[in-house]
This record gives sequence, structure tokens and C-alpha cells, in this order.
Amino acid sequence: MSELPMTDESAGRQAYLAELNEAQLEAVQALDGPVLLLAGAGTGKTRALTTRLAHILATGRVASPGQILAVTFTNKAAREMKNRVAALLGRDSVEGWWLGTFHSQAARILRERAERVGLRRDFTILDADDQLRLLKQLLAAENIDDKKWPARSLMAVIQRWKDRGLTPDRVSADDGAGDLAGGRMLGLFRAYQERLITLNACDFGDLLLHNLTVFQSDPEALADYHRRFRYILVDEYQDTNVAQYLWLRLLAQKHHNICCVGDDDQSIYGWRGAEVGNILRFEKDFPGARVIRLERNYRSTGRILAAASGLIAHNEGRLGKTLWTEDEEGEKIRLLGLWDGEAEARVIGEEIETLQRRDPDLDLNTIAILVRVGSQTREFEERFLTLGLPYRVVGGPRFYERLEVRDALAYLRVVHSTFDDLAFERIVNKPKRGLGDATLQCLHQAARGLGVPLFEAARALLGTAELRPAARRSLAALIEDFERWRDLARTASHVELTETVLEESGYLEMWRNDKTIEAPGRLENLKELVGAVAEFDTLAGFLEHVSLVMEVLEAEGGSMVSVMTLHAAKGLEFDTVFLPGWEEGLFPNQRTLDEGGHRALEEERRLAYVGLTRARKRAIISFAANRRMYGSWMSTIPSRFVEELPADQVEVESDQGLYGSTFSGLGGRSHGGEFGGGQWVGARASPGFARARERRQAVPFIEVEAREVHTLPGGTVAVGARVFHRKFGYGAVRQVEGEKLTIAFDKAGEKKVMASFVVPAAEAS
DNA sequence: ACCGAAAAAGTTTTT
DNA sequence: CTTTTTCGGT
Repeated sequence: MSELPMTDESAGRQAYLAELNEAQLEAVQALDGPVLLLAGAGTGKTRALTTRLAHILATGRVASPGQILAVTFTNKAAREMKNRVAALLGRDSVEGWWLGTFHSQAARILRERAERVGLRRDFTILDADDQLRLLKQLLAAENIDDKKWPARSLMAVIQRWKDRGLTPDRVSADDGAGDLAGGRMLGLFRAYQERLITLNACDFGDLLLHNLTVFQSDPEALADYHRRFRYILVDEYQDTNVAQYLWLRLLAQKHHNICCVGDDDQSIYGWRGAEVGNILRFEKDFPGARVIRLERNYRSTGRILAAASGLIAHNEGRLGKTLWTEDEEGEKIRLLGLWDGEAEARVIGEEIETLQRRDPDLDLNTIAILVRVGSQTREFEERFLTLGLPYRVVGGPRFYERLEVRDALAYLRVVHSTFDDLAFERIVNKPKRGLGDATLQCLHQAARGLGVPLFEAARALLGTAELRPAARRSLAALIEDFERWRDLARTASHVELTETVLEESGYLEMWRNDKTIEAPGRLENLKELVGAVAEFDTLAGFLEHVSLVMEVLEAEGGSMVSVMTLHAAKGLEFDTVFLPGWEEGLFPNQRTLDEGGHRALEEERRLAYVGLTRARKRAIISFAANRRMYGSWMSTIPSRFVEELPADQVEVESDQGLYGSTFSGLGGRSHGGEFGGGQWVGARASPGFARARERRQAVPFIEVEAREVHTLPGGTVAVGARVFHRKFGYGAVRQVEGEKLTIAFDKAGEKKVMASFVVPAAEAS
């Protein structure tokens, strides 16, 4: 950008402004005072936001980029914004700017002000697992029956309080505590908070909560941040909770230069404390606010937009927007009615192959399958594996949540902080050192008596006769190890430290000696962890990253279909979107409905809206008549959302004579409506089903050709054989069930694959 | 203290 | 159905 401050007029001639439409331009140029940008799906929201940020800099309104605070909701959105801002400004990085998730920015502030809330600067951020273990300990100490009051649900209560910006002393008596945990819920909350301070730790909610305490109890500190942040940008405002809202309001109350971007129709995090009310109330909260609507959609065809708009119109209490597009009408939304989840996965696989046949250069990255719950991804994985169709599951099991990685991190945490009892407990007997329950109980007692962390208590106990000689010797060795590692931390690089700790602790050795098939994969993960450590300047920096960003960036892996939850898909777009599992109970989700009633139903509907509006060219919705849940079969009926779609935008293709009057509003093109009187009945033997089968088989299968190419020479498949798979690499055959092999892959873990997709290991090289 | 078997629980969604 | 937790025997 230019060195010289520009007036709005000269900046108006900047190239980056020329590409904006009228509403976007208004959003970019209305720099001063509060602005609410109501941006519908696909209306160029991120472009407006990033350009606005560039424009603040270009017009010389701030002396340095550090005077702009820009917050997003997810790490993914933060990354996207960083990249786009950098690209727009022609820089290679925006490192050090105040641009990130609410939680990461709040953590940064809290590091500067930790003492104010009784924490040390090097406090640890606990993950969900640690939180739960901590609460369980408290339940045990307070003699609260965790059968009757599961720690998980009590934890949720605490989290909801924190989401609302409430500390224990601010929770009012009538505030939901009721008879929870035998009426001792509030006391439990207080004990939990006290324990966190003792541990020099905080949880996710505390990052925001402690910030609020700092701002409210220390006017000097708040004034300092007012001096620092002259402009505030907020993405996905509809997803903010009360604590985040208060945080923003405190930070913006001096300059009022706050711009919130959001779409009330895409609010899908109510279950996590998000308040749609924040966005609905904006004009009241920030007097004189300008409201700008972005309504021109650049993403989807007319039909997709019409279907999505028709669906979301069933919600009440919307701010209301009219999305429009100059794009063509496009294809109708297709609705597939199928027998069960397996058939659904098979048909979607076939649809993708049809698309591939139609366009041999098709980039699979333009295709996504968006599901309601993570467990739905399995059926697709299994099917795509047999088809040899490349896919990626976005947001699947996370690297930092794996057992071995968490153990390794616990070692590092203990090295880094003597206060981290949770980490200490986790690794004290891993590998086995003969320090079991009895020893640990003794340690806890001593720690409580002396008022010191477990690590210190351990040191103190060594001088007494309380422990049995064997345990004492073992514990002494461990303490000595940690002291040596802490010395090493001062001199050696943190990579070297990590390697040394893992090696000398015997942790690596433990996995090397482990004969289970997971062991090699776990060692591989530990190696990867060391690689991740190497990317950070300091151990503290690495640990902070791990706790705030649980995910690991996956390498771009070429052309692959994406499978992910609807939540994970927000903000993304694809040419073709498959939306399976539109069944009552699954979507809308029964559990959600039970908890949240009508409010929750509307949120589910918004989730459907989000799913549909991810599609650029085509959307294919499907539902199954039968679905397996924890091993038992459930018969299901189509989601009410199916009926809420405008009939003239939808084409129904139900193969099975299972399509009935329940959603006659759609005017069917059923292939077998005469069976079962249009009810969801049917058996595998029914004529409708048999006919559906026939019809299926008439479609040529691509995998037939593939199978001939890859077939393993007959008879060579045996348990124990080494094989190679083009996606998972090398592995050993564990089990053979006809054509289905269970293979323990060296890197990918255990998978079921068809014999036709592996070759003997020797031949592959 | 440790190991295995048996029982129970769990599936929303994420920082 | 899978994964985690609990229990009882050594």
C-alpha cells in the first residue's frame, strides 16, 4: 500500500475498489461508526471484510496494522482472512496482526494481564478432556453421584454460564442451578474455578471470561486496549455468545468503529451458547449504526437460491433478506429416496462416477458430501474405498486428540510448568513405573495438605517413609528426570528437548515394545509431533498453538471428494453438493429437538439452509427409509425439511415404491408409487425393491473395470501377508472375509478394503 | 499393580 | 456396533 495517507476520494480510485458492487463498496467505505453488514450466503462477505481492512490501512486511518482488531469464529475463517488480506496487500504474511479467532485473541490479551485474575503469565489452556477429568475429580471429592449427574452434562452447564459471561458470583440463585448435582451446582462451579486457578490453568470459556474481568475491574487496562484498537472487524457475528458480545462492546465503547458481518439465517451454533439475539439487537446496542445488506449472490444458480430461500422462509424472527442472482436458473434440486444408508452411499458414489464420465477432467475438489453428524461419514468412506474414489474427511479425528500425542504433550507440559497436575497425573505411570492408584492417592493427600502442586508434593514425599521403597525409588527417578529436562530446556532447542524427553522417559520404548497393530502408527504420529514442534520458535508457542488450534493442516492431496459435517462446511462452496440423511430424527436431529424445542428446530432449518447454499451448480438431497443406529435398525421417514422445499424447484427420484403421500406436496416422479399405498413399507423381497435392484444394475459400474486391473493373484491373500494400497500405502493383512480384507496399514491404521484394491507388497516396488 | 474380560455407555455440531 | 469404563482375579 501507499506510504502516504489517502483521502477517501483518491482511495476511491484504487483498483481493489473497482471490483466491488454498490453494496460492497458502501460496506468498505463506511469506515467510521458502527456498521452491521448483513451478508447473505455467497454475497462476497469475506471480500467486503478484507477489502474494508485494506481500505482502513490505505486511507491512513491507523498508524499501524496493529490498531485493527479482526476476529473470526473458527480457525479456518481466520486463516482464510489472513490469506486474503495478505494477497490483497501484496504481503507474504500478516503475522503479528490482531487477526484471529475470538479465543486466540482473548488468550493473547490474557497473557498480558494474567496476574489480574490470579493466573501466571504461563497459564495452560485445558482441552475438553482435561476439563472433564478435573470436574470428575471434584464430583468424587464432593461425593456427588456421577451416575445420576454425569460430569459431561454438568460441564455443559458450567460452559453455558461462561458463554453468558457469568462468573460464580454473578450466577443468580434462580439461574438454572435448581436441583442439578443435588442443588450443589453453583458450589461446584465455584470449586471448579478455584481449582483452575490453583492449577494455573483456564478453559476455553475462561479466555473470554477473564478478559471481561480484566476490562471491568481495571479501567486502565481497558483504556490501554482502547488506545490500541481503533477499528474492530467481526466475522460471523450471528455466532457470537454473550461473553463475546460483551467483550466486543467493552472494546468498542471508546471509538465505536466496529463492523460486524453476519447472517442471521446462518446462525448454527446456538448449542454452544451463540445468541442470534446479538445480531437482531445490533442497532439498539450500537446507536447510530448503519445497516448494509449484501443481497446479490455470486455463488449459486437461481433454483438453488429459490429452494434455499423457500426453506428458510419457514423460520420466524428473521431480519429478512432477499437474495438474488444474475446466474442462470440451472438444474432442479434432486431428491433421492433410498432403501438404507448403504444404498445412499452407493447411489451417491454412482452419481459422482456419472459426473466423472460426463467430464473426464472433473476436479473432485468441487464435490462435497455434507452430513448432519460425523458418524454418517463412515458409510461413505467404506463405499468410496471399494470404489477407489479419492475422498477426504474434513475435521475427522484430530491429531492432537490422539492418545499418544496427548501423552507426549503431557510430558512437555510438566516440563514447562510444575503446576500442571493434570498432565503430571496423566504420565506419572506411562510407561508403567509401578506408580499406581495407591501412590497417586498418597500424592494427592500430600499435595492438598501442603497446598502445593502434585510435582512438589512428590518431591516432599521422597524425604519421608510414607511410600513403599519401590515406589519411592521409582518416583525419585522420575522427579530427577524432569529436573534434568528442565535444565535442558534452558540450553537445548525445544525440538531436541522433545526428542530427549520422549526417549529418556521410556515413552517411545513403550510403543516400540507394544505388539498391537496400532503401535507403528502411534510411533509415526509421535514423529510427526516432533515435526510440528519444529515449526514453532518456542515450546510455549507450540503448546499455545496446540490448545487453541486442535486441527492440523492437511496437505493438499490432489483431486478428492470432501466429506464433512454441515457445521464444518460453513463458509465453503462446491459445484456439486450432496446432502444425505434428510430424515426425521437425524436431520432435524431428535436429540437437539428434545433439548431446544422450537428454537432448535429453527437452528436445524438454518443448518439445512447453510448446506443448500454451499452449492454452486447442483444440490442432491437424499433420505433413506432405514438406518442403522448403534447396531439396531430404525425405520425412518423423510425430514420435514423435504416437504418445505418449494415443489417447483425439486425433482423427485424415488426408486423403490416407497415414496408416498407424506410429501405429496412435491408432486412426485416416483418410479414405484403403486406399492405399499405410498407408505414407507417394504422388504427386501418386495417387487419394488427387486425392481430397484434391477434398475441399479443396468447402470454400468466403473469399478468393474478397475477391479480387473488391480486384482490380486488368486489365493495369495493370506492373513499376515504384506500388501500395498494406492491410498493407504503398505500394511499387513489381518483378516480375510471373502473379498473383504481387514488390513493394518503402517500409516493409516486399520481399514477394511476390497481385495481388488491391494497388491502384494513385493510387486508394488 | 497389572492384566484381561465383561459390562456399559455413547453420537450432534467446535473454540 | 464400537469405544470406554469397571470389575475381579492373579
